[in-house]
Amino acid sequence: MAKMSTKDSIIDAAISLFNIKGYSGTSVRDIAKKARVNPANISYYFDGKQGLLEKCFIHFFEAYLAFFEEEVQSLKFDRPENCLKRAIYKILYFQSTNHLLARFVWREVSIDSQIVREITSSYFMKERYLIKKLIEEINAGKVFSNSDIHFLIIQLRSLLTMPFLNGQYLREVWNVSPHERYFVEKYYQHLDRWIEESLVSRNSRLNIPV
Amino acid sequence: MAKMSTKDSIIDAAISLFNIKGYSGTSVRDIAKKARVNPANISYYFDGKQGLLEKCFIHFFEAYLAFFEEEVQSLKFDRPENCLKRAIYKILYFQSTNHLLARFVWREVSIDSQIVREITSSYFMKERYLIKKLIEEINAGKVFSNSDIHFLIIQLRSLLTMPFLNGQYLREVWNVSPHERYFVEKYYQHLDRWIEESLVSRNSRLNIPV
Amino acid sequence: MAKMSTKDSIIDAAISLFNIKGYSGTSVRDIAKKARVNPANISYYFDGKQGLLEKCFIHFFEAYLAFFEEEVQSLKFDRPENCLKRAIYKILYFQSTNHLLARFVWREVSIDSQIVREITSSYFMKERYLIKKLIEEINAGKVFSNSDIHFLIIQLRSLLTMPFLNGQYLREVWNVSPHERYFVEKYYQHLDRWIEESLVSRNSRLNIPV
Amino acid sequence: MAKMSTKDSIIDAAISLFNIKGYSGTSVRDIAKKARVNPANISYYFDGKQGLLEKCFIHFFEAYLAFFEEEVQSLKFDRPENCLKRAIYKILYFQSTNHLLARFVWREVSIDSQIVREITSSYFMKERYLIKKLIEEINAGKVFSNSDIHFLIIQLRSLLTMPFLNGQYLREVWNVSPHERYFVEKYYQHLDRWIEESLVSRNSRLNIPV
DNA sequence: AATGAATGAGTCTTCATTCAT
DNA sequence: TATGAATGAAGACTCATTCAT
Repeated sequence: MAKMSTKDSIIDAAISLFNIKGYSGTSVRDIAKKARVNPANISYYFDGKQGLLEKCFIHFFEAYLAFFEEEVQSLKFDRPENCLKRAIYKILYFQSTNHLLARFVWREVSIDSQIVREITSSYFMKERYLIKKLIEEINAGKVFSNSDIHFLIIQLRSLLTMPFLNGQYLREVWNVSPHERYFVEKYYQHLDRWIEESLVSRNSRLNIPV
Repeated sequence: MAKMSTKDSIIDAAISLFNIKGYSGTSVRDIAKKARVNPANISYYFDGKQGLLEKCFIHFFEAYLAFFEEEVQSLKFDRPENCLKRAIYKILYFQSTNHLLARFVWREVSIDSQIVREITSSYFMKERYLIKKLIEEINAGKVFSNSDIHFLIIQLRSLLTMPFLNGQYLREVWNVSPHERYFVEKYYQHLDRWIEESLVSRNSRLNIPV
Repeated sequence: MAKMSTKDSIIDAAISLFNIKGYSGTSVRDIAKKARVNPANISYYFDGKQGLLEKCFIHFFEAYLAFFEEEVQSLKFDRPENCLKRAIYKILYFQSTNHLLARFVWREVSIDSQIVREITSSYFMKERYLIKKLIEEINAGKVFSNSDIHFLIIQLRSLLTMPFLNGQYLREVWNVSPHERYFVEKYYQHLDRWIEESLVSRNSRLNIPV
Repeated sequence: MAKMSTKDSIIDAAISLFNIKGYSGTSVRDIAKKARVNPANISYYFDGKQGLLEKCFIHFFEAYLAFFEEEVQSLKFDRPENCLKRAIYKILYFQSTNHLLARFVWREVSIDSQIVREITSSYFMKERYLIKKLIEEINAGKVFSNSDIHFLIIQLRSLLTMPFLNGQYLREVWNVSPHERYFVEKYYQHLDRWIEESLVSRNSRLNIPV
């Protein structure tokens, strides 16, 4: 097995530990020990513990938003519900393969600290814009009020993040852990149906009467 | 204004700070300073920082589960969908008036530390049991598969907690903060409709053909 | 069983704990808990932790020196070697029945702190004077040089204290603990012989040739 | 004067302070201040205050037992009483040059704490074995009973440690402090004689009647 | 006589980081 | 690129004691 670079092994160890003990609860010494490197390297490569946090956040959100963006681009070529579904599937899959990072990020994001807000605010703005775009495209017939759409955004978002935040709970209810391959398939089926029933069919039912 | 007892002012300060900076990120000195008491009192009254955490958790979950329990009792006297709706309304209201505590608890719960698991495991078991009871009662006609029910549980739970975890996001999408009185009313309306559409009507539509 | 007075139960608990954990290693809270009284009582009755220490020291040394003093008085009526032997026996017995206190005092005395020195210096002066008196009386014939006498004093003293200081060691070598009744008898026999051989017989052998 | 290493200056300061104020009575801050180093170094180098204690104990007992061991080896080449005498002389000398350490160790050893017992138990077992070996070799003629030998062991041990435990007392009786060069010579003479009279001559007197 | 609340100073340890190498 | 030594600040907690009751 190829030896990981110092930098990468630090990131790996950090994600794992941030997850288990939270950001503040993790010390650079812990990270360094787990990564089998000298603690000084963390300051050296990431300009301190906070730099490491930012690296993780940026890595996660760049990928996360890219999936939405791709599918907003696809709106030109495909039906909007398909685009939304593909985005959802990709994001579930991405989070499943990076479930430690996902959980850590979604949790830490709920802290109202200034650092976090500085990093995330622009990502969130973009996220809202993209989700709205996708949903509104489906809702071209104007069935939904603005308030409805906002509720749908919130609902969609909570469905996308919740399994990763409360992995343990999910496992106990469903006997599937969010990092298992099978989880994505199973969970996606429900989301697919949810989109059909909450967005598409309701639209078509009411909108295209003849 | 009546001076709060030392004990209460510590709890208040703790909830507020745990919220802003997370449990690990908050120091007992911070708490003591905000509560304007001597740091030693925290060990004196709560047997250390961790004891304070447990106090918060227990207080929250006891109340949270009481609402579900009440309405499971009410199943004898009222239609199940009404019971579920009342439970949801009460819980939203409780969380709204204790939004700092709610956010902090739901976040910290996502950390897989042993302490947290020890405190929460029995609560979560009870929670699952109660929610399932309520949903299954509505689903007496057996329209839903087990997998469906489990998905509904997850969905319901995420809808109940999400606004408090991501208050900032919510505010930006909806212009309402989860601690405002108005939020509960507005958000509840959507949940009410969600129950009707996802649980009740689907049931009745298919179940009572005439 | 009669309930002990608050004061006495504090002293009892203190001796026991000072013994196990040393004076500095014992907290007033520990003492209070063991004595089942309120910590404030220790300041109330003994004027603080140090007062408790002094009480213990004084109690021990007053008794300890009384035995020597008695037998120095007896020199008028009995042969000096008998007086010394009786003193030794009484002191062994006293220490055996108060072995916790004895051990604690002899240990703490070896700390060069000012407090200890203030309390003990006058006692030690008196002790030296009394032991010397007893030995010199036996040595009336001037067999021993001054240096010899001083060595004998040191030797005697170490024989008197050592079993209580190193109780554990003694138990392992001899299978007797210093607080057992049997120990006093056994150990005294050796000391008796030691006096005979080191002091008395040597004296008589050389001194009374005719 | 060459600057001592951080590690060594910590040990030096620790021995000195443990001596004056006892182990529990000494704070790491005191040690650090006296050693003119940062308090954190104590945890860094010795894994905490207790680690420092263990270091001191181990250092002392390893040396202490080495002297006995050497002379048990010498039994093959020299008369046993000479071996015992050399061991005693070396140990006196070692303790005299490390009188602070010696006093501290012998005192702290009398505390029945678990830590102390864990460290010392194996040393004490070895010590007993070696002393017994030396004395029994002298007593080849079987003059002494087992009980006698055990008493001699206790007596010898108390003679070896007592001057260092009660240095102040010694000084007042003898006008010599245990760390002065002269003390070793003077005290050794008495011990030499004690061996002759208590072990050797008694043996020969009774044993080789003609 | 006895106590529970409260305190400020002090406990040991760990923190993230720096710096010479 | 990588490290071991070293540090000042901060961590949670315990201390002996006081005081109103």
